[in-house]
Amino acid sequence: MNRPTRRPGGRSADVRRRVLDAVVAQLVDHGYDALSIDTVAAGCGVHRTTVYRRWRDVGGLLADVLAEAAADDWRPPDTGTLDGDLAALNREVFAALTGDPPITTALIAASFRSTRAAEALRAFWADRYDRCAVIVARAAGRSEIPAGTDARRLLVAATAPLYHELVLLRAGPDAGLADRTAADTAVAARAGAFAATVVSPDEHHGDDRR
Amino acid sequence: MNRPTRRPGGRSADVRRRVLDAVVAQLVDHGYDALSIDTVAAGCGVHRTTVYRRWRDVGGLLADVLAEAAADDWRPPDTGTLDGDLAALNREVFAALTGDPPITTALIAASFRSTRAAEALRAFWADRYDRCAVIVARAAGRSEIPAGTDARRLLVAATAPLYHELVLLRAGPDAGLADRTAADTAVAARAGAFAATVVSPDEHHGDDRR
DNA sequence: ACTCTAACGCAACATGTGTAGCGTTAGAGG
DNA sequence: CCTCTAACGCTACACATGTTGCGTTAGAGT
Repeated sequence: MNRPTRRPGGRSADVRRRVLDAVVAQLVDHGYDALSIDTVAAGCGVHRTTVYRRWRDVGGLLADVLAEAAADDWRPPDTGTLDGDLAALNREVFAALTGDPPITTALIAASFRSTRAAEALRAFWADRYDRCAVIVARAAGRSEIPAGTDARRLLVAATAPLYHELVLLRAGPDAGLADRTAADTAVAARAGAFAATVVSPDEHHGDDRR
Repeated sequence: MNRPTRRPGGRSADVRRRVLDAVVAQLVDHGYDALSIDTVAAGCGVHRTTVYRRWRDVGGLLADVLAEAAADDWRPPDTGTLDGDLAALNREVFAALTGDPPITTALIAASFRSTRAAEALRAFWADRYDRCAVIVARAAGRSEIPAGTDARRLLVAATAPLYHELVLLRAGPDAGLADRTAADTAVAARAGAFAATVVSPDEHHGDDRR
């Protein structure tokens, strides 16, 4: 993600730590609107030009923060039922999207200004959805849903309404939203929705970007 | 939406027309990134200061454009079946989100920079979803789906995956996406998802924010 | 036709954002 | 310990963005 540091020793690493910490601190304390290269640099004693050179813009900073956040050991919830798993997952998404300070929303906003932030966020979500595929596999293993159910399609159906309502439609946070959407999706899956169209036994996620 | 013009006559109206036309022209010709107060003003012979005073920022300009666009006579498709209506609707959404120039995406991006654009977009979508409620009503009238199906919830379920995949996840435009999502949603609705829950006013699960 | 003033045009200013040149410093490699 | 240079700090600049004060103009009201 970040430019390969040819000299990763003490100083450069220290600068990176201080800058990224300052980004999060700034985000938490003063919100996204107050986030700029200058405020971050001033907030951690690193010079403006250094930050500009290494991260280029605010999107670059958030992309780096996101790249760090993506390398965690998060695993999807395992409650024993599809309904339970989706509901628990959706509650996490809901919490992230309505949390204060709105870090997730800030990252989404940044992704519209910086292609680097956009790519980092895309990669982050791709990884998360891949990890969540086991939820669908487990449900199929328990014969809750038909075999051959398209995991990604089901997971997007379960989570997309949350993003849509909270981020794009900007509806007020409705406490039941996460659970309702999860339940609707589970009903759909049991009724045979999200059936993978037969292409070939070994599915490859061919992702052509325009 | 826009500030009430105390003097709506010839000159002010003419300025507004020229500015809004220039916004669309700029958007079509050079894309969203090239859209700024200065380029718009220069592109239509109106002075910078005038545009700044009346619209404040780019978000204000797009909000005004959007307010005009919302006052049209658009009606949701009527194909005779729920599947057909949702598929036709989703194809429209798909076309809007993948269209070039990416006007819709530009408006969404602007909504993260300007509260006025955000509010205009929210109002626009609220109106569109209201108009689409007849799709659900017709389906219920034909007994395709249970009476008491929550129209908005169904419509969001049908369209949200498109916005999620194309706008947030930035997946490549998949030709079958619109139809598949519409079909999945129709299956869900027939299976009894989106049932409006009769909820007592004081039933809220404490939303857990971390 | 006359008046009054909202809205406009203009110049000058203030600030925010990003870049370029150049000397300095610290850490990687011997 | 010594050298070499990537990365840093600093100054100065270039440009974009947004504001202020003031004179001018056109159209709404009578």
